[in-house]
Amino acid sequence: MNKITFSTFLTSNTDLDETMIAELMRHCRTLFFKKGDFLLRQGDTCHASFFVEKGLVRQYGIDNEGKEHILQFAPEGWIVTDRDSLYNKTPAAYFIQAIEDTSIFLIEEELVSKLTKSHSNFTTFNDTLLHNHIRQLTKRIYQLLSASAEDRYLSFIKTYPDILLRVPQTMVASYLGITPESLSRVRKSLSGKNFKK
Amino acid sequence: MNKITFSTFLTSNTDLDETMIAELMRHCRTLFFKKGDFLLRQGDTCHASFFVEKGLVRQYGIDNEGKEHILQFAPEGWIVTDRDSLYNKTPAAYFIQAIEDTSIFLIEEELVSKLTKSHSNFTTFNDTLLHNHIRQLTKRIYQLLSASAEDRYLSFIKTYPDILLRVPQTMVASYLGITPESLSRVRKSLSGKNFKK
DNA sequence: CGCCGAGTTGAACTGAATCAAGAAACGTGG
DNA sequence: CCACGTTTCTTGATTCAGTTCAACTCGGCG
Repeated sequence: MNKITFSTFLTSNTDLDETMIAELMRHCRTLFFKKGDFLLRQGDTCHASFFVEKGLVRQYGIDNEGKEHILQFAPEGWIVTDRDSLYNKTPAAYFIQAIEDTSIFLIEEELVSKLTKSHSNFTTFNDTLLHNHIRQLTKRIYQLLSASAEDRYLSFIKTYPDILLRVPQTMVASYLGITPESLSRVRKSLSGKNFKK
Repeated sequence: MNKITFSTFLTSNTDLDETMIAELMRHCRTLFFKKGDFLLRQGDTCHASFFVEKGLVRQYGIDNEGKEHILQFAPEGWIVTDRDSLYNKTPAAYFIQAIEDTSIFLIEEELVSKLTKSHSNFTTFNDTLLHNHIRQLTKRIYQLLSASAEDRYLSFIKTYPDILLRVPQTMVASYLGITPESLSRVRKSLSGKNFKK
């Protein structure tokens, strides 16, 4: 997967002007994380948003039996952060971790709130991010309520075909809310169905 | 449950000033819905946010087997809307319905976007709403991924003790993602456990 | 080569769904 | 205020999707 710079992303996905984008660039920096490194740990307070330029990141929690549950994946061109921790300055409930070598464009929250106050364009941009996030979360809840493991897997393939190929099946299972064994069986059963056609 | 006016709500939960609040009041109106009435139907485009002054409302979808799945309840003092439909002016994917006789303070989106442009206080207020929503949705996803039906029910009781007493168990079950029969059994099993203590 | 983690497969088990029937609660009209 | 039908809740018997635990396979990598 190719690198996507934040400035390219902004140019093609928002109507922020050149000056605004240049201003942003000037105050931010790119960080590199090795596979397995943490961008944010549970308990830490989150101070920034993470734009994934290259690589792949996941947000997940660990329950009291030690099991991991993945809330979301963020590949190139996605922004990931702990909104609750960021906005309310509370300790994060979840981890954010690189699952490939990853380059992150770091957007400090302090900068965001400054720009939000002075530039209405930027406010709109931020608003859009929040709304997209809400749409995505709502859809996911609806799926968890209404669809079987197989349906959720099919929907995952369709929505994130690239991610499927880049992460171990264990993680896909964790995202879907099933065990790795179950996912393996779902896949087997589906491959059978395809042959019959 | 007592009536909560939007202006009281704003006074005690935001730092919007009197003038701002009065301005808002002047451009909005209160609507009354009978139990069973729809505030928004699937397929309609949503143009407003609904502040519940009195009564109780639910947002839900119907799957292709005709089953209902409740995304959220909104009792007095809550705001409910279809953010996706509202923001992107697309047809709503879910219904919003009164499940008690309900009085709704209607906040047109047109007004919100006007105020957002002119008053930074109001922008902040709106931003807070979005962040609260995201926090709530994220927590729900994590629970659906990690907790058993019993745990989810216990958490529901704790978080929404009032709602539990106001809606039929069928709807609680639908919110939790289980059947009414299962919920009945969970409750029975829990009452057994309490006696043993 | 040999190890090691990821994926697969099998067998037994379990939480929850389904189907069906009965009991309780509820509201509406007479 | 009672009688009725309707909805809600409970209970039982059965089925099923998904879990658990354990053993085995496979492909990559030191």
